[in-house]
Amino acid sequence: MTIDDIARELNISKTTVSRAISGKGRIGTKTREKVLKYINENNYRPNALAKGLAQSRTFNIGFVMPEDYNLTELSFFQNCMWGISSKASELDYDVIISMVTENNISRLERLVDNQKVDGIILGRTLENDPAVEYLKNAGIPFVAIGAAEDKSVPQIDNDHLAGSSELTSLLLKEGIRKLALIGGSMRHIVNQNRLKGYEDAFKKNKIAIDDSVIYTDTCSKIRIEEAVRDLLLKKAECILCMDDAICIHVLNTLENEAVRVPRDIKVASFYNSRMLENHQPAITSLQFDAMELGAASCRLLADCIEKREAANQTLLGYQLVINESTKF
Amino acid sequence: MTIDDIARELNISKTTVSRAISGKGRIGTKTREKVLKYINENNYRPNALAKGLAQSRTFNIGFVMPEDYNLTELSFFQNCMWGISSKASELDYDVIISMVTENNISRLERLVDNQKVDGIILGRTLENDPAVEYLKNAGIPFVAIGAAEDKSVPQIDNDHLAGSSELTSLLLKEGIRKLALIGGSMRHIVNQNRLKGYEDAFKKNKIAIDDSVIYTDTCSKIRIEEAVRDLLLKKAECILCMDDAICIHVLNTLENEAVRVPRDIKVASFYNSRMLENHQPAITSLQFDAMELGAASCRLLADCIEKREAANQTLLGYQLVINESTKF
DNA sequence: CTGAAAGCGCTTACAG
DNA sequence: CTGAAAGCGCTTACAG
Repeated sequence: MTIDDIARELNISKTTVSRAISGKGRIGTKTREKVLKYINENNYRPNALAKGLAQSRTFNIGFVMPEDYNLTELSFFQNCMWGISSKASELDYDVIISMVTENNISRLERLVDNQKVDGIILGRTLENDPAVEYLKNAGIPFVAIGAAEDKSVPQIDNDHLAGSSELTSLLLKEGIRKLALIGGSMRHIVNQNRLKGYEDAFKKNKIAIDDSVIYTDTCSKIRIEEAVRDLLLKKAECILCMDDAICIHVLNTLENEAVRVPRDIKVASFYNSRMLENHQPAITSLQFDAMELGAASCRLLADCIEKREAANQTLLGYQLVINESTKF
Repeated sequence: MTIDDIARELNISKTTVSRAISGKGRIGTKTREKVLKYINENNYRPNALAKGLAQSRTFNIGFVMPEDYNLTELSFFQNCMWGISSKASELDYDVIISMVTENNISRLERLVDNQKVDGIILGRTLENDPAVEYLKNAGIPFVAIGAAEDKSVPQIDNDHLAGSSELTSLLLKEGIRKLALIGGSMRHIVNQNRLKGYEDAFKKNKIAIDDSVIYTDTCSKIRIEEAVRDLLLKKAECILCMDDAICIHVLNTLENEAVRVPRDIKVASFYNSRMLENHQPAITSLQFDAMELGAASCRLLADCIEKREAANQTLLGYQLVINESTKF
């Protein structure tokens, strides 16, 4: 059934039917109701393609997620996607997923070039992000989850900097001095912010940073194990893990070395996924609502697409969850 | 730039341009090459919407995933999605995600009713699945990952039945008799198959099943803990977990009760996600390639959409991975 | 308040 | 081998 069939059946023009459906343009109340009633009874659904072609819109948004995630990021992206998906259907969009790697954004390019989406949500941002570069040139509305270097890019994120700083501060105030940090790839802007938060806390508390207990770009399991053994020799009092993937390897290494948490060494994480939910002892960590973040990013993108005013930069909150793993 | 611009620029008709691009219909080699060259140089990309409208196709497929997954299923669905996404872009489709719950498939209905997809991949199947019911009525091509009751539905799955049976048999042959099973929701057909595989193994080995050590529909953490304590009293020799979410709770409970694996009791899982990768001791389990499964389901759906012959029922393999947790 | 007509950017029978 | 024209199912200035 098309708009044409309805028009014929109701003896009116398709213009009128279209107006009744869209609510745009003047139309008599009775006429509108007649159309709406007919549509309802006959279960008519407009063809999204035709509507899109006429309006130069697809009612799709693209969600770009990395293919090379690790397991903890996974639950982050999944929750994000969930939030995006809910908000999108509320706003009458659908979500097309596009998986990219750090060095290959051809899937994203194809999606945009083929004009299959009205806008893009970038699930993560990198330093010199090729996706950001590409999207700016393509001139398609997009928003970034996570901080983008380019401040003209509409972006939204949890306040990782403040969170990391607060958690670090807390531990410093407990009197911990050999407070080690093991971190992932510095190409990820979020990790840069976490490092910055850590450094800020030392400055704020006027305590000198000991660079020898900071390990960045420690991405592989082996490098993490090495770092942990190093830190044990250096008699670190606490290990801060930049994310949960790192935290899990740290915990496993400590267990293998028969070092007890929190008795022998304390451990905390700058990110808490559901992965550590069941760990014993429970791990002190920051906590973020990825669903909320996803939903907010979707709302922001819709604002961009539909040319409404919107804050260019939004920081969402976090929660500091103190657990067994940092108890004295 | 549209097909019209190209036609004008090259002094040919848009029919010809269209033919050069699609490769359909007779066209002179020189003309085709001229068009292709122009397109390449000017970076023309056809408008997917217009193409779709003309052909009554969207070049989108929908991937339906449950919103109420648990963490281990998560990595399954994610890998599936990855496989689907790769294969889809190879076949020139894009993937729209649609999240549903067991009782609410409105998102899926909206997607289909709005005609935004050419076909659907169901990420999981249930008993009396409302999604299957709906899709059959809607008359849209779809395939199910996992076994559907209705054998007319094109479906594809790993051979969970054979896998569970083989793993169970192996343990029986080791001489284990009090071989307990803790399982999730029996509304999930995959769990029915796992149970069946377990039972088959007993029959094949002519050993009587002890129903008192079989716990099905044990979904909550609390119920799992109860089951484990029960089983310890009953002096079970080994606990088979239907999936990894269960396995993790079983392992945690055992640890709390200071029961050692595999010394005091053995543990194995019918599904291995990346979650247990780092567990010590390593857990004996079946292993499936979810990416491969996703890719295969996508290929199958494309066959259905494009009306090619295709096997209605495909079973993919599995791997039995023997680990520390079942050692004597 | 309502409608005829052009347009969105493609495809495809039909004719030549 | 190539093209004019109709069509896919909507929207939207324009006219009345």
